[in-house]
Amino acid sequence: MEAQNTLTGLSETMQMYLKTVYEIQSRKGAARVTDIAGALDVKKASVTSALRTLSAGGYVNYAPYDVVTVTDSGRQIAEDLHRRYAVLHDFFVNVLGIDPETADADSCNLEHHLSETLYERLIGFIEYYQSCATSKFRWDPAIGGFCTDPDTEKLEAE
Amino acid sequence: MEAQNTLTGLSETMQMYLKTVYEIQSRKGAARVTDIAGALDVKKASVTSALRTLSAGGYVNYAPYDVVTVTDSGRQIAEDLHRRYAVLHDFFVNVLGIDPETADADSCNLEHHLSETLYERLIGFIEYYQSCATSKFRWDPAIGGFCTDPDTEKLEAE
DNA sequence: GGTTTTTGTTAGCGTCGCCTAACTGTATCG
DNA sequence: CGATACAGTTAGGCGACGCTAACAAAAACC
Repeated sequence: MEAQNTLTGLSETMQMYLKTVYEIQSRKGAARVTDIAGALDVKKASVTSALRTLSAGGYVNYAPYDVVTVTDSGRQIAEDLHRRYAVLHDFFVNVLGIDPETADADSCNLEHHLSETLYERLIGFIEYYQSCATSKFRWDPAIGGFCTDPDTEKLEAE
Repeated sequence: MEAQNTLTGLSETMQMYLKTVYEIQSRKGAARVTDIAGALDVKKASVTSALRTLSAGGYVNYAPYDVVTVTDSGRQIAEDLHRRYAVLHDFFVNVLGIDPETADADSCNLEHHLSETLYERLIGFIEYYQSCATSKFRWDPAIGGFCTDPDTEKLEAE
């Protein structure tokens, strides 16, 4: 019933498990069931069954009672998800001026649903935005609106 | 198991059903099971059960073998979804220059997952973008990148 | 090294949302 | 009005994911 994303036949749920394994592995070499359960706020039994699914698809290296790592193909997907996340987060924080926690939650929710086109276009937009000195405008919390060049704006605010 | 959105305890799936009823109703007064099934590309039996759920929650007026309309509370949610959709679509098409069909698909997928903050910030951004004559930059298909002021850009392109 | 604590698994169940197949209700048309 | 078509419902099944409870393995501690 779950819709699946561009690059993968993985459900959004499985994508989350995979990304979580990847992140924990990046931090500490390998993931344990308990870590994953904690990160995703699910019970350990749920993790076990998810790992079996991911393992069957060749996305993680998993054997009962052993630690978990991502396979090459799993890593590719996880990194792709991570890139999507990063692009969204970057956009939300640095262009829209959203606080990092909210941006994190939103990015996490949205990363699974971007078309290739939208993804690429967002990257282009951010690149342009960051390289373009003249038209920097961003959210100013003091004003509660967007304004051009927050630095000059601050001066005008006095 | 489905995550639910800000304003409603409705699953994403139920949100889609509700929005569909609303849209059909807007177009032709009321929705029939067949219309809804066609619009969402599901079987009629699935529609019946979804309608029972929505009806139980007080979101649609539904009686077996009769046409369907949204209730007041259903309308509020549907309109809210529609606004989110519209904001996203607007942004995708008019700022990012994405083609309307892709933008439609993306908006449809994303509309259920926006935080209040992100939603409002996007509105603010678009408003600013549209009211701000100086810093208009958008995707130019001819170039394959973003550029400032597409009209002057076109002249330079010759 | 045996006991206790922690970690992980299994089995079984509930919910959601989809499906098919078979049936009922409604409407249309001679 | 009866036959036929179409619309809608019911019943039952399935897959994905979550949970609890009970058990097994591993690790840690005296």
